[in-house]
Amino acid sequence: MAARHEPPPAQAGRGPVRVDSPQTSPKPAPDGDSVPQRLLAAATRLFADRGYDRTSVQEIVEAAGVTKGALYHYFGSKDDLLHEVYGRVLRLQQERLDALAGSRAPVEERLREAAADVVVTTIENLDDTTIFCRSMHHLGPEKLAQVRAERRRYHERFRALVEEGQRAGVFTTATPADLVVDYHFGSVHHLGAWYRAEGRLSAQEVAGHLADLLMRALRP
Amino acid sequence: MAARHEPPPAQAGRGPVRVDSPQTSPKPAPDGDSVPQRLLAAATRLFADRGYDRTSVQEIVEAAGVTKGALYHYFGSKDDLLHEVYGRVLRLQQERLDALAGSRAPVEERLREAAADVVVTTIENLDDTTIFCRSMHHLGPEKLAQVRAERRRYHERFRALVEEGQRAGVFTTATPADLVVDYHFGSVHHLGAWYRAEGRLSAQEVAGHLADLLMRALRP
Amino acid sequence: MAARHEPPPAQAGRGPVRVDSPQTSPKPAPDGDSVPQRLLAAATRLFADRGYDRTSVQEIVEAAGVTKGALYHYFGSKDDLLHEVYGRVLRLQQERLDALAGSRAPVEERLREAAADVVVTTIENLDDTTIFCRSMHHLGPEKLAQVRAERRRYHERFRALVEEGQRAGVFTTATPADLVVDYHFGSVHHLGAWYRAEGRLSAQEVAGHLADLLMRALRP
Amino acid sequence: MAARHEPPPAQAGRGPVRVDSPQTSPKPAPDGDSVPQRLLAAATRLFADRGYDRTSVQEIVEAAGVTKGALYHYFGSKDDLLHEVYGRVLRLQQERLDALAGSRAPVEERLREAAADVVVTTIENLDDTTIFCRSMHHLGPEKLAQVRAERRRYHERFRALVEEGQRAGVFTTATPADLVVDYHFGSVHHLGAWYRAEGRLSAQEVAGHLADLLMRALRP
DNA sequence: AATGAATGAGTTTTCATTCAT
DNA sequence: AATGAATGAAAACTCATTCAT
Repeated sequence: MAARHEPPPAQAGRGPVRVDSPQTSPKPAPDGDSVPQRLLAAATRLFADRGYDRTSVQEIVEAAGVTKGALYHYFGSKDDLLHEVYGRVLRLQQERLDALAGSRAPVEERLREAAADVVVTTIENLDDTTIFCRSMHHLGPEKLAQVRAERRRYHERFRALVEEGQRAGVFTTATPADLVVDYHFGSVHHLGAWYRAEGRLSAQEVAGHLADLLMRALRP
Repeated sequence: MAARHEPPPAQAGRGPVRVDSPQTSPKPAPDGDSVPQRLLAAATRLFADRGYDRTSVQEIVEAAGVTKGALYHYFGSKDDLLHEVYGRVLRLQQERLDALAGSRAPVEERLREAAADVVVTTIENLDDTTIFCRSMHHLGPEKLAQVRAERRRYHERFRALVEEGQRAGVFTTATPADLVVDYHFGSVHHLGAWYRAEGRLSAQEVAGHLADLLMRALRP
Repeated sequence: MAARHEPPPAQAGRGPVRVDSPQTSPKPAPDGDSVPQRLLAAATRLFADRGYDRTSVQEIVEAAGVTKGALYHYFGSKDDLLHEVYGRVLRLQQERLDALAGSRAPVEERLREAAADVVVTTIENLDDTTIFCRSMHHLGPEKLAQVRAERRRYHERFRALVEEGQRAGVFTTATPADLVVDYHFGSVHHLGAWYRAEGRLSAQEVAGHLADLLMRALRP
Repeated sequence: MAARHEPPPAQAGRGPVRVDSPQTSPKPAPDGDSVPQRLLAAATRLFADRGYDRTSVQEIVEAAGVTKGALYHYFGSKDDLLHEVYGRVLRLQQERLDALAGSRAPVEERLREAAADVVVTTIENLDDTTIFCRSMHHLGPEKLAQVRAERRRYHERFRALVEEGQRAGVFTTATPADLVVDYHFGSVHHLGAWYRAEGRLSAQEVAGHLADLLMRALRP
């Protein structure tokens, strides 16, 4: 069973996510967010911390300050919560990639920007993407298929950029384009394993370096 | 609680792994392997399939053809099994890196070989490394610290190679060496997400491509 | 807790049941029946299908096309719904028995007609009577006592017929009258277990056979 | 999943059931019966009392003086417990019917004995048969199919007796044999609704009366 | 060296009911 | 007359681990 009363999909923009306009929120709630928002936020934090299986529904509802009944009023299952987390970040990244890839700039600039941007948004949503890598296989079969399909669409858009540059002669054809894409996304997915906000490098600096590495690897 | 009768640590060498010399095996067992070996093999397969938390010790012992008592005779806990899986692949890769990095070849050759070799051994032990990425955080604090320390040691050895090349002027210094290492290992850890033995490319071909990408990215 | 706005008790008559006179219906509703009627019909179908405990009030309100609030507006509890189902069929059968038993025909004709008629009305309301047998014990104590009292009244009216025939010498006295009644009603309650509308025999044919069996068993 | 460590099937005889010889019982247990026996007895009593759905496994294990883990060690599910209850009484009644129907007595004697015997064994196992009628539909589809098949086999054996008598001319053919069987078993299933051990009639007396009713109903 | 019965705390999920609107 | 968010208690079932043998 799917989520029953899904909150309207987040108009994911640059800054902090706002799921609902405050004045229409049915019940403003202790700390300003709606119940499904609080649940989603709590779940995201906890899933990233301890992993999906190690997080109990009890812990989620306690962190969100509601009861289990409330959770199951909005989400059909624990699984749904995970799917929602994925959905949010996948939609965000797909939109940004579509915007960047479709610009009129030369292909090497478009790829460089896309490669850097995915690093920045990954770091800005590090919890979500960490969950993504570690817990994707916990989704039930249909949801998993759906997520994989969206993920594939994203990869293919990216690969199309690489191939465009290869045909244009600005990128080497020594390495197949799909391998290049997997190479880059490998390091993106790996960010959660080592990147720390309080570390030496800002998100933009890391993004710049990783994009540089990719672009140099693609020089003919 | 630690394992009580840990099996002798694997003498991981270059060729096919030999966990145990046949004549010391405590009980030849129905299908040729010792009981702890069968348990470890079953656990590895199942952990990679369904994840650590989704695998019950009941399933492990059934797959190994023994009973729970036998498992707890050889391993102190389910946790110990996971730790053992890690230990095997970590020791293997550390040894191989040490051997390659210590050779007399020029640094760019040594790095290239190391970068390719870790891809090959990762693919050859894809179950173990998949488990590694997904389930490392399930280890208890001390074991986790130990694994992380071994992991760090490995990374640092690799980084030292990059830095050596940078000092020698054969690699660019545009990107900090540790970022380079994380970039490469990101894609190594990501292999489990897409590499299929029955796919288009052999392990060696993939390794060659990924090493090429790295070497090109490091050109000054 | 009792129903708050119980719908007017069904004026169960001879022909097709009319629960409500159309002009007083509070709200004609999407498909012609009043809300409490639709709820009762949905509950009857579902209770007969899956049993009382396996039917959630959520399912009932969905089947009736209303919301939970509406159900609790008309019925004090889920229990009340069950009680209402019983009430309807009990009132119906009692009225018909009273009419038949009070006629001026010879006693053996009256008993035969009553025995056949209860079979026909049971088959015509098979859902309700199935629920009756399977779920009666789910009622709370007071409602259960009430239902049992009505049931007993029905049985006693039937038994009186048997005894009248025994006194008149047209029925054997070899078997106590109450046992005879239980024998017959056993098979009536059992109808739900095997009778199928699409089967070989019509309700009237089954009724005729079962009444014949009873009358033959009572021959002196 | 089926019962995992089913106790040896009861050698159901006349008197109190003994599932296991006491001296081989792995752990004699507080009150002399093995754990699975105590669980089955507790479940039977409770299911008959409150119905299957209204009985929680918590109540069963408390009544049996064990923990939930123990229950699930022996039975795969709550469903299995119900199935086991059915199995016991079905096997018992089938065996007795086979024995009686196969004797060399005239058919009217054999049917009379069988009709009376099923009443006696039903009363002697009134809890089990009450559960049977009320809770059969709670079984999962495969188990339900199995129970129905066994039930059908029983009915058909009984029907064959009626048909034999009809062919021999000792029973009337006015009523189809399968209706006769349903008529009789209706009252047998109904016994739980009114028979009380402390009442006026003994099991044998009731059995005699009900068998008489059947035989009289079958006189040509 | 190995068994398997038993534990007990834990899991996710369901549901009748209430209540402010 | 009717909504639907929220509650809180209870449900069935799982599982790593222990221990007498």
